[in-house]
Amino acid sequence: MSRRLAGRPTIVDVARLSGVSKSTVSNVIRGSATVSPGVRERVEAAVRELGYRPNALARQLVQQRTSTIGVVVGDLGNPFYAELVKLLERNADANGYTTMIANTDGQLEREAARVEALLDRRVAGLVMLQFSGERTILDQLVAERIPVVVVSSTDPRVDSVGVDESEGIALAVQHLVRLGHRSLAYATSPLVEERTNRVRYDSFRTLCDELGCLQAAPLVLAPLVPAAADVLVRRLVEEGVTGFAAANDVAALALLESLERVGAPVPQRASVVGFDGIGLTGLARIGLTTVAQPLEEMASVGLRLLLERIAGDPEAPPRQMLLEPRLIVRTSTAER
Amino acid sequence: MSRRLAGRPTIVDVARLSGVSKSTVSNVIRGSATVSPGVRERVEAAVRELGYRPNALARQLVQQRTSTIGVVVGDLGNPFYAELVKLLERNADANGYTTMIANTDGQLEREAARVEALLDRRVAGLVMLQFSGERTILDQLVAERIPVVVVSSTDPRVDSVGVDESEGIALAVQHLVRLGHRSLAYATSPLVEERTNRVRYDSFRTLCDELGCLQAAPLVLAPLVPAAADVLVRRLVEEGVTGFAAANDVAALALLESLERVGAPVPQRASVVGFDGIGLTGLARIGLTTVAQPLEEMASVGLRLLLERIAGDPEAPPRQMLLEPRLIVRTSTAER
DNA sequence: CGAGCGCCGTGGAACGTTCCAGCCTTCGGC
DNA sequence: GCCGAAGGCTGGAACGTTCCACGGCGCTCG
Repeated sequence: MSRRLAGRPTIVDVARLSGVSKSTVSNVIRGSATVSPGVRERVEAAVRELGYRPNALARQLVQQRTSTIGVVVGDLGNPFYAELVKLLERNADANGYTTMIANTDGQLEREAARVEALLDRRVAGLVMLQFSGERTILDQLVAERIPVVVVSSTDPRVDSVGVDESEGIALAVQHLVRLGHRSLAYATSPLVEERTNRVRYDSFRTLCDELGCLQAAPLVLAPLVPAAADVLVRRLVEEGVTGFAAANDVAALALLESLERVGAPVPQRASVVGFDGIGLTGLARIGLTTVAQPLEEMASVGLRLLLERIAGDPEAPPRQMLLEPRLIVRTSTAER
Repeated sequence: MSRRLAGRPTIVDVARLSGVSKSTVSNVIRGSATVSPGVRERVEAAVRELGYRPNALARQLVQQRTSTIGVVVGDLGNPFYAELVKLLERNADANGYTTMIANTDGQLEREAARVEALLDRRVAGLVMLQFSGERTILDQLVAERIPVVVVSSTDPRVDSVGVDESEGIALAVQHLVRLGHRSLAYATSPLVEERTNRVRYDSFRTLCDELGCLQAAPLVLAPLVPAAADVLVRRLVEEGVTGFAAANDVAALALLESLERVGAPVPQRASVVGFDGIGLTGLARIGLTTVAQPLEEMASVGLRLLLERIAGDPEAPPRQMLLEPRLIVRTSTAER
């Protein structure tokens, strides 16, 4: 009885063709157990002849585990995250895992829905790169005992690897102060993840107080609305602000543009420090001084944490890894 | 007999708790068939109580199809592709599909291995964004009847959507010629996909001949080796080349840097036109004149082609969609 | 020469769904 | 009052693997 509807060949077809049981074919394919050279050869020949390809779905179903890792990212359009995803994917691949990407555009509902889809597919674990709101989703994941690692940020509830935010902001602010800037402002954008933004802003404020700097109201740059930004930026410049610490490089770039439009060229009239260390900020024409995060290390440590969590005790206390940020001084900052 | 090893609850657990058969639970979950309101309610309550989550693996196994789309990309670090992936993911999600990303770093072996992994997982279809070598992999995919769409390039063997390359190069070259540049060079980098590069370069040559331009040897910019690039660039400048058409924006950016390092500021001494239309080339400090590809349209058309292929006749003749490129004139080009 | 042990290989249960065929009620129509 | 149909629900086969327990066979060693 041939019930095959011209679909792909299965392990049974291979078994039939090579005259062995499907168990033996399975053994050959997995390279495990003991199988005599002759049989192995016959099976492999049959595999080639039929163009057999193991069905990972069936395998994962019976094994009760998958080799898929979900990556949830807020904005793949941000080169920092794109690069991070790329590195994570490379690390995952090196460990036999495949990544599923979910881009959320920073929207809570999309995020929840995308995570659901990933969990339905029984991903072995989840990498959260940047997400929205109050992170309530993490509680749910922890409750469900899903291995999760937060990368490029930290969270006490789960394994995470990020940069020492206060230290990073300190590098930026101290650099500005040393250059003689006394009136500073913090610039961010709605695309910056909420918690990260809060931590960075808090550090900024504390530091300004400590160092006795004047501190302007925080600047929120709506992306794609340069005119609106210009109004705010102009006001700050008129108030005498000369040093800007941005929440991330993308915001810093927008700020740079705006400053020059309102007649405060960088670095002559204003200095700007970014955060993240996107590659292209190093272009001579941009020359953004920035606090760089160790991307490669973050990706490899993050994936390692996740894999260890997957293999190990789900109840083990979460680990937080703090890496050192590094200030890259370029031409967007100068003496006042 | 409770053989459950504290794993996730299954449809059987839900059935037991709500006192119906697993078939009924299945009906409730899929929202299909006729289920009385009372039973539906009971089942839904049980689902909530147990925290039941359908297993997509099992479903896909029995249904013989998945809702996963594989995306193969050469370099996620290139913002053009990152953006494209993001848009593709958004389109896929809107159609109930999840994307699996495979980044190949442009390496043939990695590409083959990653595609294998995707096929083992029985992806419903594949989006090829940028890939290496002679594309032999396409023949294999076609032979296996895997739905494939090539995006941002074209290939007669499969559905594809790209930009009219000759037209794009023509826009660039004509723009340069109109500005008075008569001695032109084509600049590329090893990261540019081979076929794309060849098509663009061929168009460039043909056009130069037609328009009677002097044409220098093609310039290949190794990334991360600025010194080596500078030598080549300096030579071209000394030969009198003033107009440069780049294979893509990333190469154009590298070229811009190099030109200024060797004392040929852009646009005073040299003009550069890019290709792709990466967002950040629009920064005032960069101001790269470039041939923009319609990203959004490419992503939506590409995904539509793929979904239609998945749903439709696998043997239907492949369709090629050619979109119109658009020249964005900025400040990297000027009269000679 | 026989017991026992590797070595190879096999059958079958299990993984968690979907979906088809069929069963029992109930109800309407004639 | 009976027949047929429709509605609501169920059992079981199937999807393509893995892996465990077991069986036969030949060899070694006492």
